[in-house]
Amino acid sequence: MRRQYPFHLIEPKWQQFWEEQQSFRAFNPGEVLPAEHPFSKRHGLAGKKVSAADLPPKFYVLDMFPYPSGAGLHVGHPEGYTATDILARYKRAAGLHVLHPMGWDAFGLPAEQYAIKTGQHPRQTTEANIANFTKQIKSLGFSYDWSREVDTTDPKYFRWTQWIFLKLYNSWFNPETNKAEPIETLKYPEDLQLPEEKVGRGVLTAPRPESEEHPGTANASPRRAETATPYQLQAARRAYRDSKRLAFSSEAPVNWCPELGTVLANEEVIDGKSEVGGFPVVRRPMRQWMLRITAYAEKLLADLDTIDWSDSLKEMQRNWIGKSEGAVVEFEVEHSAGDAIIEVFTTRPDTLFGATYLVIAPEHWAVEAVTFNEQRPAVEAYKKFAAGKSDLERTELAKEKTGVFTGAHAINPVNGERIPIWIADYVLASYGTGAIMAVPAHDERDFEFAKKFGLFIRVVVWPEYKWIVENAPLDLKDQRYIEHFESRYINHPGDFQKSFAGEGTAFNFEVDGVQFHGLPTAEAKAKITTWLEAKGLGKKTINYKLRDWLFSRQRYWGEPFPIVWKKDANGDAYHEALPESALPLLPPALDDYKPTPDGQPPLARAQDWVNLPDGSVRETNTMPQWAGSCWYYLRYLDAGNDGAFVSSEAERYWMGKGVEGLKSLTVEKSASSTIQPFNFSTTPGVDLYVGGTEHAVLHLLYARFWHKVLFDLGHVSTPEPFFKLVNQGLILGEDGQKMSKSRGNVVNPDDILVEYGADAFRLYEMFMGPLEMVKPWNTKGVEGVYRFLGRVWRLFVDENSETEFEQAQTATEAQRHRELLKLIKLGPAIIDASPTPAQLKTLHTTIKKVTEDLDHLRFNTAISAMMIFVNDAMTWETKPVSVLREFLILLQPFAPHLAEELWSKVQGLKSKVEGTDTKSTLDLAYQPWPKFDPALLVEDTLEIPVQVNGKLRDRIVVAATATPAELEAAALACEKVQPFLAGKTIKKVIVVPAKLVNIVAV
RNA sequence: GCCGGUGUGGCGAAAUGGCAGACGCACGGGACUUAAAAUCCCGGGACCGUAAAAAGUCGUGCGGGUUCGAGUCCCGCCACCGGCACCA
Repeated sequence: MRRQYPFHLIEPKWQQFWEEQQSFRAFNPGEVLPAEHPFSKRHGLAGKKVSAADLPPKFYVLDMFPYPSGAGLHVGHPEGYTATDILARYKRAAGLHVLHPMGWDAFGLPAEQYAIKTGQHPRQTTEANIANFTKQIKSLGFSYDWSREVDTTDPKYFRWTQWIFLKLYNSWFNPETNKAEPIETLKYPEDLQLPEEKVGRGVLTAPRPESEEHPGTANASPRRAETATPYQLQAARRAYRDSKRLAFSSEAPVNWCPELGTVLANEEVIDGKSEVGGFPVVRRPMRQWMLRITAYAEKLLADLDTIDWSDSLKEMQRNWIGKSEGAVVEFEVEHSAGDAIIEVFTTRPDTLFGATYLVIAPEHWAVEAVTFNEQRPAVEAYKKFAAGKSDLERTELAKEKTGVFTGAHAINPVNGERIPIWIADYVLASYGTGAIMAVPAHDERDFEFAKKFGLFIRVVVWPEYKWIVENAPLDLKDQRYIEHFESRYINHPGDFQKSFAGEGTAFNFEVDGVQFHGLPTAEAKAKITTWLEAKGLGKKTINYKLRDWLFSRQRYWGEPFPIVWKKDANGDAYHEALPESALPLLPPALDDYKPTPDGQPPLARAQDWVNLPDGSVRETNTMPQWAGSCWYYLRYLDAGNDGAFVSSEAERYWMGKGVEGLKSLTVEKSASSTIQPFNFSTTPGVDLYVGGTEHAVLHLLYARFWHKVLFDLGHVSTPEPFFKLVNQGLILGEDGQKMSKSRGNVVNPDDILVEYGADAFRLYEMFMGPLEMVKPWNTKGVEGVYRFLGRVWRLFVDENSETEFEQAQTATEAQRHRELLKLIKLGPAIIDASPTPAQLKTLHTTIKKVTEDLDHLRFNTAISAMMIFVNDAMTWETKPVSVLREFLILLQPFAPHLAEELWSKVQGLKSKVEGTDTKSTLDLAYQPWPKFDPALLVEDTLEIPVQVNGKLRDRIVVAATATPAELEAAALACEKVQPFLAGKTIKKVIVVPAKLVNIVAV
């Protein structure tokens, strides 16, 4: 396609200008504002040392920073970046103080794998990739404040990542205050107290042992120390503390991916395979660092209600956290004389009467104890069978239930019934108590299992008749009497097609003489729970699916843990944190980045580094990639600070008003899924965060968790990091398929830039459709917006001068072409004249539409509004410069280079109409956003549709001031309407003023 | 299976319960040109009509409903996309 306008000269010119002027620098409280900076001029702060109160309201608009891969930028990246940039430029023009930063999430696997292959240090690869990404991103003209650039692999950055880890390590979650506190505030249980601690204290509420609080994840239950020597007491005290830290070491089974040579977090395992690469993952016990995110499960869940994220995203987080309310119930093992109690978790305590067997996970602690000798071989074999299954086999492939009887029985506490105890791998050791009461009549899994193994099924919840009839066995289908269905259901529920797992009414049971029959499920639940609690047989309990976060990786290219291991006098290993003064802890130089032959992490190769003079050894695991991205948005606020991860002054200014501000906000709810407008001046935290859905439960959950810990410890002032979050939709290839190298449908932004320029690229990315929708790429569509930009160009420039410019280029060497842009003159129709009412109407319609659309992130319709403006303005015989100037301000966020170039041309034509104002000397980026005048939009006459019985029959042209009566009269007088009224009586006439008339005739 | 989202021309899409298809792409016709490209102008949901029009009928995944009026609200389905999934 022929070049529409010299974007190849214009775009580098203005990118250079912005960089040299530092046009998009944001300023922190305490800074002296440069006198010449357009921000200072716009807000009258030139040369002033500003406090937070002097500065205009902030607007923090954030992109999810990229991993700088070797493949370079993808068309998906700039979609979100363009949206945020348009917002940033719009809000800047609107007078806000915009923070719009960019950085690099640069630790990661590809650079490490390249290092393993070639021996090249990952830093080198990373730096080269960052350089490439920087160049690509800068070529798109985004208004980032590059002075705040962060790189997670920079020691100046990861020093603070390690620092935050130390905060986690040195804190515990106090259930009484419901927040994280320094570990020093943790009180020891009485039997671990030193004599001086006991003095003058009443009874302490000892925190519950780990195994109850976080079943399945804990391993370090403190030892009792009744007979402890001082030395043993000290060790026990240390173990107790360590078991409470937010960062703790654990020996639990983890997701080991042999192919990647590392462990993975639960969130990184999809269908039993690694999220990266799709390699098999197996469960394997290993010592690992964990972060106690489970302590924050309730806060992470509850605070979702205070932030403005899409419903689907919130739902994903809710599902991941997986709260369920129910009860823990104790079942005594028969003949154990109360010594062996198996606790089960159930969300349906009302079905306790229907519990006809117990199932415990193969890994459950009680398996050993309860198994009868004659069953032992079978049980051992089954345990082996279950342990040998990979996660994939245990979930996807396991359609058939499997399990083995232990030989033991338990006593159902509500009715004293003897019920068999089975082990089966459909019960997960890691959830609840690792054991369930099976209620086959009212749980689909238990139903399948009971049918397979011939276990008893008893109905205790009565469904609606409809359910009974629909799910009845086929041999009943010709029965006419409901009694047949009922009696069959009562006597042989196993014949039915499935179990009834819904809510109904309690059926045919009583407990301790208390009748339950007929109670709705909710009431039955509450009543039985109260009874259990009174009897000491169980209690109300809340469970979460969320597991603690496995935080270590066996990698080189990650943050080393600031941890050393020591041995006590007994030879037992324990860990200690390095002091803050030891940070940053740099990884050692290696010449081989592979794990050691005996399977230790790569860092173990650097024995000089690992072994310290005092005999202690360094931790050789490193942190996962998520660590750096958990807090980067905070580092941007004060990126150069060497004394703190962020100064509290900068944090308070940029992150907003804190808890009070948050409480006073009501998140707008609406029936539709469209993005809501937001109140930008008071939102706490990041005002707008845009990124892909792939981070819905990983990055976004982890970052919220860290932020809440930092909040509890007083390091940040808001409980949530990201107030408003929008997911941009995926961009598909031209074939409507996901872009991938193997499909060969990947679009490279660089190619588009060469052909059409950055402005067209930006515009097309936004014109494709709503930001959050999935949409296919279409290069032809780029041509459409490119033509639009060409029309904007021709709206302004003089044709003859352009010809002169083009001829001059052929006679000049390429490097000097940019200078020739000055040959381009404004068209003769552009004059300093008063606009006509029609012109003003066109302009103000556009201002209104663009402004409102930007407030709702509707970029596509804003662009179409500007297209309509240009299509109209092209027909004007005279083009008042005041109108065109305002249009350029509207265009600037979308196509900043072209707008700047044309702005520089219209500057030569000072507008008398506007008067000589200082504003016109400001850079385009800081020109005040135009306001529309509703008075200019008023129409004199309106064309009103006339309907008969809801069908359009004619249109009438009436004065805008026409009264309803006049409208009705005019409508009834329509000729075209008459045939449809013939032979009918007019029942009524609906008149919607200025909208339509509908004649109802029968 | 559960949760969330989306279904509108040949395509991307637009429409506070009030004229369905704005804007753009592709396409067709015309102007300019020696010609092509670019540009400018015009056309366009389907059907039925007609020399061409006009008029008319149908039309927003499917089936119902509410309403003077439904792409939009309610009920019941279907399809596709995304997430979760032996979580008791």
